[in-house]
Amino acid sequence: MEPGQIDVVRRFNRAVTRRVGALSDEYLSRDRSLGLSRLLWEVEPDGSEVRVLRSRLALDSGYLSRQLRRLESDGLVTTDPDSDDGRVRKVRLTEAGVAERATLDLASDELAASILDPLTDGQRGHLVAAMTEVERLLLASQVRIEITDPRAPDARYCLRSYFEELQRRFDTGFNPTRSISASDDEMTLPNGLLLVATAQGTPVGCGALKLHAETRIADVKRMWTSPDTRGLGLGRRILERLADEATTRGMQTLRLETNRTLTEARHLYETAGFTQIEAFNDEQYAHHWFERNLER
Amino acid sequence: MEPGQIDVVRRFNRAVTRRVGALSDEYLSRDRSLGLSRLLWEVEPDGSEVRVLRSRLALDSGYLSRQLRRLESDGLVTTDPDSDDGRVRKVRLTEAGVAERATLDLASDELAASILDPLTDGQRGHLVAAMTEVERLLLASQVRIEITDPRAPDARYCLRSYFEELQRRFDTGFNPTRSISASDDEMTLPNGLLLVATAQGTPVGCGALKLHAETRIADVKRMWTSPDTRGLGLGRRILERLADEATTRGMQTLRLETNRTLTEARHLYETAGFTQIEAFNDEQYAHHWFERNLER
DNA sequence: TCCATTCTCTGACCGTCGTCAGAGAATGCT
DNA sequence: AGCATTCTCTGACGACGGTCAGAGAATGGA
Repeated sequence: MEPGQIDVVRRFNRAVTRRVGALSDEYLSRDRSLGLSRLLWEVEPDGSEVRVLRSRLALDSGYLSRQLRRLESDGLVTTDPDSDDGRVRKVRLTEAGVAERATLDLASDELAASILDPLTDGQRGHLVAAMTEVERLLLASQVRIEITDPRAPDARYCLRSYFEELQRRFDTGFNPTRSISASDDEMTLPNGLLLVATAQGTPVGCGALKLHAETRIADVKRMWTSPDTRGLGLGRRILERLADEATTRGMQTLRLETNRTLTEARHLYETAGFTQIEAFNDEQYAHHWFERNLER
Repeated sequence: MEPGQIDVVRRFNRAVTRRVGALSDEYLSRDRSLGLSRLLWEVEPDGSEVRVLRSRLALDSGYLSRQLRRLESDGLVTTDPDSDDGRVRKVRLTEAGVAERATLDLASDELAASILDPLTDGQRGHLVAAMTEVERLLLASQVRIEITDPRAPDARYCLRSYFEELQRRFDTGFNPTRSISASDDEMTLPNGLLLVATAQGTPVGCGALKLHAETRIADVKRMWTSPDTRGLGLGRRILERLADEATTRGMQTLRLETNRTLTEARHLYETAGFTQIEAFNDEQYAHHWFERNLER
């Protein structure tokens, strides 16, 4: 990393958090305190469970409870026991609460407008483009990749999304039972592993290995990235991490097969040290087979 | 303004203030509270006056006083009466205070690195470029232009900077007494006016008008922008604001003269509706004379 | 010399944020 | 049925951010 880059990021942090941050506090806390506004903002239109709010805002249960009482006494929300589980309580916006949220919405628009207004059209375009880029790359920098149990909820979500996407994109549709397996057991150490990438706690991608100790070959399976994080180099990061994990577990070769409709995946493999080889299995959904040597 | 732009700015505000903001709070408030860290940060190495700190951080005098006592009891600063004015007190960092600031500095670097680290080289370059752009344009959007008394400190600063720059840039140097005047009186209504542009309270540019009621001609004088805000379209904004002010005061024509070494100024005038005309005065430092019709 | 002003500090106060301990109700498991 | 667990709430407390009023010392101008 070049040293000047750190200075740029430092200056950016300082400038933006102080200026935009202070401004948004001013705009969003018309009369209500900032914490209350934020809470009001997080309540889903069709009701949120208290425990969900608590974990999302990372609040103490006692504190949150008091905040809710305050919003209730202002007539902005109601909380009733959940119909399924009597311990859980559900928070709903009242009519007044919906109205209050709309004014918050408006204030947020005004804040944005107050930044854009003084600029020329051209400057606005540049600013918006640069902001989009910063946001995208900040998101990318917050992605964490961890070995995850394939039975965990985040892993389940990724695998389900993966199958759904194949079903959509393959000419023939996709039926997992007719494809070569990668069962939960096969994706659990020591048989293999599953990497799940998360950003801000939400899963955004995955990739798995099936390890074959005898042949020292690892199969790459279940490579998937969520549509909103495409273009952030996330697939490449997962792939490199898979290669690392395979290497440290004594593998010599990575192998994988892919479908012709997944062009961006094929491009990734071709530029990540893989070479196309003869079919090494009879996966019926595959048109291309790749291999990469892990030794250097 | 396009509606989509507001959404981008809103998302950006939300994303950056929450993520970077929360992170920097975490990094910068190791054990000390955030307010104290910020205060420590603002103390100049060779001592700051209490009143300067108060105005810069916009703190209540009582509150600041207590904060200082706290830093004192931690052994990080000392406050002694100023030698010139016994009412004023000066805050100085102790050795421990300097050390503490260095650790804050380090924490700030770490925060920046934690954002850059997970990215590829290419992504880092893009992020840094986009952050620079956002910072520049946010600065531009915070510039306010106001009619200012030429005797006010901000105005004095701009005019002095203007003269210094001419002295530096003209082939012949610049001697105000040998140039056509624009005295304080001539830049005060109803004779004329001075616009001063400020960003975050610091002056960054100026421009003046001399109004001639009989001929309905206004002379543009003292056009200057600070070196760190060049390229933000600030000169153009000042010029357009001068045109507005002249129009609302019944003027029909803007006139100005400029030196051949000020190429960026000449380009500005040429693209802002001015046309070059014959010399209309004997300004000895001028090589080009321009005019713009204010009526449409 | 007198008086208004400037500057800093202390005392008193309030609301917000955040934490801890524990009570009470509902649930799930054995 | 018994018991551990989950979820929410109340009470109590403390640190922090922020404001107001006024005291006390120093200053500058009439």
